[in-house]
Amino acid sequence: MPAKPGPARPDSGGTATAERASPSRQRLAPEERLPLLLEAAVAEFAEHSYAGASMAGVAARAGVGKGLLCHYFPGGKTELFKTAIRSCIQPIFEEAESLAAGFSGPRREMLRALIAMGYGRMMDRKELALFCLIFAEAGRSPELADFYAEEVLARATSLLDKVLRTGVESGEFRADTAGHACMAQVIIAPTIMGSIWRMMLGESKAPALAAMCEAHARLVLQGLAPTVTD
Amino acid sequence: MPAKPGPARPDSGGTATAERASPSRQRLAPEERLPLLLEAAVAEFAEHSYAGASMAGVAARAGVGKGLLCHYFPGGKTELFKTAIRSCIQPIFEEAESLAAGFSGPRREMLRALIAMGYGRMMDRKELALFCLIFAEAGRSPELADFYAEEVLARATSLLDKVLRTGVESGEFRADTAGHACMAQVIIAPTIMGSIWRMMLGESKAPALAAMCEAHARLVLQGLAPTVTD
Amino acid sequence: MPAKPGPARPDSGGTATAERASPSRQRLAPEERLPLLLEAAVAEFAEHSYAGASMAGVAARAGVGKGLLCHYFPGGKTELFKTAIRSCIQPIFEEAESLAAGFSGPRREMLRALIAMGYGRMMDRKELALFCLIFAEAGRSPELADFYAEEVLARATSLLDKVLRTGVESGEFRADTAGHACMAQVIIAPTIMGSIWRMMLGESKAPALAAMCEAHARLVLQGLAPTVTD
Amino acid sequence: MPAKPGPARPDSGGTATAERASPSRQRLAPEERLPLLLEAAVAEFAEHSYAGASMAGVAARAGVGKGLLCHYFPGGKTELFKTAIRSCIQPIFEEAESLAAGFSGPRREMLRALIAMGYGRMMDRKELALFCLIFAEAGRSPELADFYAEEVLARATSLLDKVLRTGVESGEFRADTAGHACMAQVIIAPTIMGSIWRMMLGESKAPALAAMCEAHARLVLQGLAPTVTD
DNA sequence: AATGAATGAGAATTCATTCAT
DNA sequence: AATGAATGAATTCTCATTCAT
Repeated sequence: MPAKPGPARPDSGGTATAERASPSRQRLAPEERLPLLLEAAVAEFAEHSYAGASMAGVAARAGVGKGLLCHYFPGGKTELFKTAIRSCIQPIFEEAESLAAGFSGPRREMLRALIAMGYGRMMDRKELALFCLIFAEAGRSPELADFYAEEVLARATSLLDKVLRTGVESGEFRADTAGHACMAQVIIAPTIMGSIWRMMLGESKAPALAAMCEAHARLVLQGLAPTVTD
Repeated sequence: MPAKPGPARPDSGGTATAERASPSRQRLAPEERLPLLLEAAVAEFAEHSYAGASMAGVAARAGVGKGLLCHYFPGGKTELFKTAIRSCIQPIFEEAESLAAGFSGPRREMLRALIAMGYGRMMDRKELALFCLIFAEAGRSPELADFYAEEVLARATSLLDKVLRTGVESGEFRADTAGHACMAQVIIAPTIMGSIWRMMLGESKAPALAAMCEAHARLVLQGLAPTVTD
Repeated sequence: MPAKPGPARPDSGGTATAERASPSRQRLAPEERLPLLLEAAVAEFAEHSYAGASMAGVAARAGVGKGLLCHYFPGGKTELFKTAIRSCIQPIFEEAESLAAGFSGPRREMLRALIAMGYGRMMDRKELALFCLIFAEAGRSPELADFYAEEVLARATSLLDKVLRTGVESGEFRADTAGHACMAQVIIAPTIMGSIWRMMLGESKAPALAAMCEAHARLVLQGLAPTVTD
Repeated sequence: MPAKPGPARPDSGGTATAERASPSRQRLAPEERLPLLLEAAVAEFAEHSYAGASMAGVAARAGVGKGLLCHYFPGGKTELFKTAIRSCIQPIFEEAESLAAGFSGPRREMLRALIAMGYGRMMDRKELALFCLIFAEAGRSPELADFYAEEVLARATSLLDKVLRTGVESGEFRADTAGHACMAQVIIAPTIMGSIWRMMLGESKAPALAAMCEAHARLVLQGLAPTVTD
């Protein structure tokens, strides 16, 4: 059975087009246009969730026609969503990894700095919202789940694991820390939940950022510290 | 001899008209029907997220006509969603609160038991998925956000705060524990994240439940324990 | 990645519907509605070809909403097209086969009657047009090609082959007729081409029906007749 | 690190701006470009039918930009279609007419040769497909219908009529042949149907070419032959 | 209480065409 | 001569909801 929908009637009349004024037709190089489209997509998805977001809404935010969006993302909404998510998450890890790479002081302080950075990053509601969307959508998209597992969770855990390992070696952290397989996941979990709560409940109702950061750092550092009797 | 003569034609074997004896038209009392509808709704929302779920899908799962669903939930999809979520979350808290009420041993053990209960609850993917949906939807529904803030987060933290307070009083936990406003939130965060990861990534790729529970309990109990020098 | 498009925004407002008057909402039993839909589809496809036809056009012709069409043909345009085609072709064969079954005279006359019936059937431009659409679409739809091969071509040739065979047996037709594998196809071809021309060119420009029928019958009967020297 | 940074980005390896040295931008003279465009159009139309074919598809097949196609065919898809069809049909008639012009033997043999030529021509699926498209589209394009009536059907019939007339004069064909207005149409019809079946059903399922040709020639030559009693 | 035929707004996507470069 | 970014109308299809039965 023929597939392509095909819009126009074959021959009849044929006027359909002509004299359409171009209201704002701004021609941009793809390198310039792409970030604008992604920014619009982030805002739209953040506001309406995945299924509720509309391509038309994204296009309108970006000030372009719907067609252009399809031109840039032939994979449709799906592809747009993935690309938008990637574009949000990338910079967070770049910051965290460069912080870790450039840090030379004691591991206690490094861990404290990484935790603080996590809470300090929770500023932009839009990016936060998009980040949280992964949780709702990954269950339906194996591809997204894989992306999260590999590009987010594994990346964060491996960063943290290295800190823990070197801290144990230097005697700053308890020797049995390394024996717990999911310690890194437990340690970052409150940061992520903090993001989620902040996004869900807004600044006024969510647990205060500074207080969470303080309690989090305290619990973790005390929990990892070697005891005298140890 | 069209292949599919009409739309779903479940049974209409009968003659031209008359005798509308509908074999599957099962008349149920509202008290019996309601739970069936909610169960179907939970499954549908879990599978398709809020916006992607369809009323027809829920009705089909429940084995009823669309009309009946609208009859039971005149507020439409929105109302159905809220009711379904409430029906999922209720039992979790009932269990946690009854556990807390009946516990008489040391606070350390009670905290450990509560943490373990949290991980033990993460069994049903469907309920888990619905639980995670709140994160994605609350941003758009103030009512849902309020529900979460009051019926979930506040309820959980107040439960935990009581444990911490009495533990400090009994000398089991560090004296400065109570000074940290968000300690309870930090403590439950890994449990919730554990649910989320499990839901997102599935049993095979998510951090192992037992390992997380073990690391979590260890970190928390050590982090709260009074030090010799304290 | 989530699949369902999902239309509405989750919670906001929620007025969307209500007070929509029903202008003409006529409830019909599927057995009554279906033929109306098919008739409309035949007309639309005949006028616009497959790709050019629109579901909205069919719905409008039938005086129903677009939704109902999708309700009856969940397979979409594809399914509608196939069903419409079947509904057009069925009666032609029923007529031909009942004519053949009830005919008891000499095979010459039976053959002449069948040819005449073919030309006599070419009355309805719409059905004719739909019939011709198979030619254009079968190349892209193996399923349609199979349908044509089995339900149309094979059925017609087997009908004709039987006439030829019995005619040879009775001595009315040349003994070597049966030796030509595609004689039946060659014999019906002008009838089909006649339909095509009539559909393409209209009554005024197409070869005259009566003349074609006359020339066709003459050529075939003379071509099959045993010669004296045979 | 988006997977697909922008839309097709053929080569733009260069720096931000400047140096628009396009490697593939091949400048061709119109006489050279035109046949390439038409060949691409034939392939695209053959594969997707009229309404289903896309200008972008044609441009891509030809390896040019969409703009150039519009430049060559300002009349749009309609014009492109007509031109492509003409370019396909032209050579067939040139061959048939030159065959007829150069033939000097008996009319029987000439007729047999013309029939054989028709079947011999049915080799290229693409051209065949385009040829069959006329049937589907002519109903909607009076211009196309006129083209077919005059440039195809009339041309073929007049060629054949001449053969029949001279054959009657030479005594090779029955005297009453000329009295039948549509004899020529009836005679060529099986050839055209053979093309259509071949195109629709493919080589494997369509009636065998050689068998049809043989049966066709036999029926026609016997049908036209004067009988002893004539 | 229960059904499902019917609706129509709105979603994604495609496409011929224009025009700045 | 040639390109491809940009447009926006048109198309298919979905879906929450209503209401006659």
